[in-house]
Amino acid sequence: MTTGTGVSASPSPPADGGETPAHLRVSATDVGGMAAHLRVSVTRLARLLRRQTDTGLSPSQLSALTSIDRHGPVTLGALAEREQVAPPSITKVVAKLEERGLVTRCAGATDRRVALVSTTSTGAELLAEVRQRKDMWLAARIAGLDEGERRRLADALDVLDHLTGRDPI
Amino acid sequence: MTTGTGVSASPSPPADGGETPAHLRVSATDVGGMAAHLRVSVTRLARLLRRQTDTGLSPSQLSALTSIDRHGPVTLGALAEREQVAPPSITKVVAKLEERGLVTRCAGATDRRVALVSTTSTGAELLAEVRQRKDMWLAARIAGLDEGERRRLADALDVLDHLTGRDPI
DNA sequence: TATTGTTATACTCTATAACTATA
DNA sequence: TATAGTTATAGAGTATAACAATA
Repeated sequence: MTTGTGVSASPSPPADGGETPAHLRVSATDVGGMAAHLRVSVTRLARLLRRQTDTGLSPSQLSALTSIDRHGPVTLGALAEREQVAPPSITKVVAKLEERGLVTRCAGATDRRVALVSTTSTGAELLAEVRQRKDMWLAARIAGLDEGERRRLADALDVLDHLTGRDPI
Repeated sequence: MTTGTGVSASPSPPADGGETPAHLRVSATDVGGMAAHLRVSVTRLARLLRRQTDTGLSPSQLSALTSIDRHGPVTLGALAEREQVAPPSITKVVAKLEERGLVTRCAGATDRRVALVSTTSTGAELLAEVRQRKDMWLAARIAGLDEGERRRLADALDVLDHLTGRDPI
């Protein structure tokens, strides 16, 4: 399943706008090499980003809070499934978040067995602050790039989206 | 190493090799926007990469094993510091790794208080397999990109390195 | 006496199993 | 009877404090 792109992309360098220093120009046909390179860079960058914030929440709690914020009022069962965690675990996680005033619960209107969870404004603000802190850290580093590098990064952002969104298999 | 281009690149789109579709060309001067975009992409990609492997090791164990493999024979104290973990924790983590035959310990030659830990060939092979599995997953996705996208990704790889290695502050 | 690592103990997180309440 | 969630209990993982061995 590795294979082949099938593309025998012409390795000859296309005339570009002079943006990419020739000595840094890596082959775009060496898919394996690109994968290894990208893996290292992405893993390191993600780890550095995680270290920029200390919310006082456990990873599970932060992940659940993010999920609750993104997917609106959600039942505990749906949340457990989305977070890939057992029902009793999600009960405790939500209880912790509720204690800290980050989420609220209310009984379902039609089915009173279910509990619907939503973020409070406090919870949403906490998430916004976490994102902002990471963005500021990242922005400072992007600002430290030279213009050519920044241009190349900007041109690759949508590619990273395709990489995660598309399923080529 | 930075080579500053010094180019006060006009924000007007330079004539490129036709690589970047104009409608996707984001401004390279919107550093904040780029930061937010990159944060989301990198976080998602790192999570997907993590999911490609199930080693049977806890995150701490896998991290310690990687560290031991990379930094050669290392003392428990140095390892604890590098992993940002308390001494008793590293004792247990290493004990687990040793049980599974992934690392070995030997007393220090000159100072017999210290315990030097190294990976076994089994441990090194496990790490290689983990990396390979991630690389194959990633390579399949890169192969699914079109040529322009792959070119832009290749041109951005060294930029990601600069982003993590350089400290602009 | 100082340092390296281990053992004793406690707390958090998460899982499975048994239970309660609603449908 | 079936479903949504909770409580009971157990097993990792990691921390601080007290200890053993070596320098």
